[in-house]
Amino acid sequence: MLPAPFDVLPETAYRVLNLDAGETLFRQGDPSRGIFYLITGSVRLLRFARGGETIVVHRAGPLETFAEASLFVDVYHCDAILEQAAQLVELRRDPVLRQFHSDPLFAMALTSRFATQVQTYRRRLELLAVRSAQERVFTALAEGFLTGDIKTFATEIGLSHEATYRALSHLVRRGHLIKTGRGKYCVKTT
Amino acid sequence: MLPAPFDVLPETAYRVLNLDAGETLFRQGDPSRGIFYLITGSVRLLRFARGGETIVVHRAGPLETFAEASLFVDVYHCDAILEQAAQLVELRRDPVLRQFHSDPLFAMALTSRFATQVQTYRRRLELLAVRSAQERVFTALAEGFLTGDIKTFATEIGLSHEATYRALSHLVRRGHLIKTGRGKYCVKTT
DNA sequence: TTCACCTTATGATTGAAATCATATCTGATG
DNA sequence: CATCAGATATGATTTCAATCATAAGGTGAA
Repeated sequence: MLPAPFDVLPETAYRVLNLDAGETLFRQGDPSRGIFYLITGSVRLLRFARGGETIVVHRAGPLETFAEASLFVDVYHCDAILEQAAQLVELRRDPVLRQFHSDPLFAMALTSRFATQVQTYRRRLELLAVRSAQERVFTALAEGFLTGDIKTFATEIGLSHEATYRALSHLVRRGHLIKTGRGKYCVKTT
Repeated sequence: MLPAPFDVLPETAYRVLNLDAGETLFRQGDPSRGIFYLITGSVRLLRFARGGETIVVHRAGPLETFAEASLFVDVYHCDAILEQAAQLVELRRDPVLRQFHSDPLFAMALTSRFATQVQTYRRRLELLAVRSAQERVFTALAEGFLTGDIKTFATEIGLSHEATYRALSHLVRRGHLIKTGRGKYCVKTT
């Protein structure tokens, strides 16, 4: 049920929660209980500007973890509000830290997970820095971002789906991409 | 000289390198030697699309680390080319891993560093999803992204510096921000 | 089969940010 | 002090992606 490396944790280290849309998982300043893993649904992490405006710090979706840093700090630094009803796993802080200290493989795997995420996010940031839609779509494709459907792909790379379709057409017409099927494209091999 | 948590590493764990612009630090497929920390200068991490096009996976600047994931994988997955001449520290893989296993505090600190980075990158990605320049600038300010000068700030939040200056002016005129000095702004308290 | 719905796809219009241009202010340096 | 480089700042123009509109192709359910 849990993704690696959390699958080695004993049953006492986590519990499954079912929450409705709009419910609060934790609030800024609450003592940190642990990391969370979303099975289904979505959660918004919110902070509040001094003027009172709400700032969405992050939006977590299915199969994602969030609040990882809470392992190493004492309190949550933002609010977590359920966007959609969700089933999620609370990975309790103390048992996870205990595992971290007693099990070097777990420690390594956890660190490796974070390091890989850092890498992935950097790639996405670099991608979003590309101004031209065509170049961005091409790069994203070459980097393997197109896994599901085009609309999801478009959202991930920060373009409207129309702009994405257009860029794809242009790239095919200009010979940089090959269309291998409905909604399927691949980078042309030299 | 080294930032936490690497400052606890023994001298044998690292060495300082001086490289010129254009030099290659490592190539895709090279056995991974370790993490790098840039003192000055900049490095581009590049991958190559099948069509032969160069893709910038990441650009690292002064005081940044890169190739963190190399600790946990055997080979580099991209090229590292010096953009500007740089002084950098090579944190050798084996000694770092040894420290990781023998020193739980180091392990924790390293993991915490990565977790915090993940958090920061997620915030930046969320920020880049904000379409309006004014809203983006406001959010970025409220989130504390303005640390150095405005041009750096502008780059970080994916706007031209002109658009950023304009957005700042508008926000001040509309009463959302207070200008506290040349290039200094703060969010208005309710 | 028919209907509804979603994805894919493309055309037309618009708006907002990039770009180009210019000027002032500040700090560093000789 | 004079000069120069860079940051700050704003105006004018252009560009390009968002948006709005529309339609064909596919899929699943009644």
